[in-house]
Amino acid sequence: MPLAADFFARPVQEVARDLVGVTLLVAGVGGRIVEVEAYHHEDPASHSFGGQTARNATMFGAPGHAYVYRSYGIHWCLNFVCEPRSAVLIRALEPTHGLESMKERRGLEDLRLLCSGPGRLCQALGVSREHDGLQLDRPPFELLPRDRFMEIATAPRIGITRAAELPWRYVEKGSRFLSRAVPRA
DNA sequence: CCTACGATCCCCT
DNA sequence: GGGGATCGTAGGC
Repeated sequence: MPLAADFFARPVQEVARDLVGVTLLVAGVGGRIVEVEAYHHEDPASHSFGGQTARNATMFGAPGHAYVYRSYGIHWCLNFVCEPRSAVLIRALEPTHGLESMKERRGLEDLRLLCSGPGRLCQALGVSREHDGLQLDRPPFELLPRDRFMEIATAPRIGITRAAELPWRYVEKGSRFLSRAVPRA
């Protein structure tokens, strides 16, 4: 049974933690989520922090939708909208479905590098501008619940300058498919 | 192993 | 006109 829409209508940190281990598919291609980050509406690092603009409009809409934005002019990044005005950035997957499609889109064979980063996984799954605003409980999206026990670790978020100390990165402990290693305590 | 840097697009001030 | 929730490559240790 897929995740219900009300899964996303909760505090963003709870949703982020519960997304680790969930299988994300786009048109049948994807894998198990092993790394996410939470972006809260009162968080200076969140795109929604400064108010609604053309880019972040989806973050101001209903939970359970995809928020896709362009990063550094080159890459796409995929978020799941929570409420209120919050989102979870999907940062890394353990590839499980459609490996050949993902290898072809990424132009490489190494499983470790297919989906280990927010830009990489969007390229592997074919996510881009057209997916912004789409509902997550309808095709091409499919979310399948965690199917095994996962040990979850937290860490500071990656690549931000504001509120960089908050431990709102959630990962599967010990996964080989993280975008970067978790810093040692 | 690590750090440094350029690519390249909107959006925003 | 500045600056990113990034990635790949190059070069040093």
